Amino acid sequence: MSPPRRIAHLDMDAFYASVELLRYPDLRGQPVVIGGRSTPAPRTLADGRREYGKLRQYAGRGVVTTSTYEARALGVFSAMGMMKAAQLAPDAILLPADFQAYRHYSRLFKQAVAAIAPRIEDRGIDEIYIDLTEVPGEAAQLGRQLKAAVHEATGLSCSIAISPNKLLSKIGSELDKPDGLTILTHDDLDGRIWPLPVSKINGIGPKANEKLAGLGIATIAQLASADPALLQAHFGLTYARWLVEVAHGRDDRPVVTFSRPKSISRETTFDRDLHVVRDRATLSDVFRRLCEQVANDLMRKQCRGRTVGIKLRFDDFRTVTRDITLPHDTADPTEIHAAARQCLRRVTFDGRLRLLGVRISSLIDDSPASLVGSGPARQLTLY
DNA sequence: TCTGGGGTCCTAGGACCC
DNA sequence: TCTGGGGTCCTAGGACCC
Repeated sequence: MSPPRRIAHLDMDAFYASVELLRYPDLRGQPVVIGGRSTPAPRTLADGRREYGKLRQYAGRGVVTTSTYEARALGVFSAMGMMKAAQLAPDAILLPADFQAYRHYSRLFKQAVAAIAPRIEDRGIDEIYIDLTEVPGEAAQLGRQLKAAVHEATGLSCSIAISPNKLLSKIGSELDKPDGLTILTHDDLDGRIWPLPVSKINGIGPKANEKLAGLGIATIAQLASADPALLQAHFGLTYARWLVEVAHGRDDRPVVTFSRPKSISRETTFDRDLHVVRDRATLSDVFRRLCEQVANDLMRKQCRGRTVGIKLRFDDFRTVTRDITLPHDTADPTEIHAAARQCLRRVTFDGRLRLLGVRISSLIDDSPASLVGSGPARQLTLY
């Protein structure tokens, strides 16, 4: 009989914004928004002081990438349109995103955690699951140790929850943010989990949330006591069963410490919607560049792919995809470009183009290590 | 003035094969 | 002639997540 699992979820607090505050400590305590498509970096004046852009100066497309807690208090959140954000918080400081810096700090915090607990599942640039089952020590003590190590390595705070599974830990890490440490057991289910809205469950998004609301199900407690037959009638057997399981805090998914990429893509939204005929030259250039970028990414990741696809978004936000599977795998930009062009021919163009993207999937590992069968190339995707 | 860019997973129909 | 059943691959779209 294996010991009960002990799974942590670690989430960096307002990660990108906090990295920016390390660089610009004078902005601490102010509403700061990161994002925009062509946001200029702050200027350093002759006397050494810095001049920051304001959100009200922004014009055009783009969304908020993230914001500080002070900006969130004004109603500005990730994925919000920039112009709407500017209405809500015109005087907030605006900074451009610097993903190189964020990847650097991502590596630092993940390495710090790995030195304590090596079984880590990457969930993106700013969060991870950690399997602590085999790590000696009491849960709260381990949590404090992990937080201290992350702070030592990065100067940043994070929030951690430790529970018997990924589902509960993911919910729990938000309960005491920022700089939180939450320990949950199954006994906390009705006290701490059931009162929460169903949307706090990872996997219940806007659509499912709306549908549940229509059935009078708003909280996880209501979901737990819902009639399974009713759920099945509205969501299908598989999803209904999953809903019942998660409402009762049950989740036996393992912490996955290694995975191979399944697809690689590049896409771009234009500053203005482009006309297929009038802007043909621009579109061709962008299209070719996207193919080259995908080929480059394949080379860097030492992969080849067999299914090449395109993605188009029209001015009315309709999204269309086409793909084609080649007889052999490739990483060659010319070949990818030719395949992507074949896909383009199958699209009916009605309306201007807002977005263009190129994707490759059915990936195979092309690294030298894969040929000699020397096992996984790496344990952690270091962003 | 709406709505980024990078992903994963699921569904569903049709082709095709045995 | 009135017509199977299963498996896998391919393609398109959509929900969801960070």
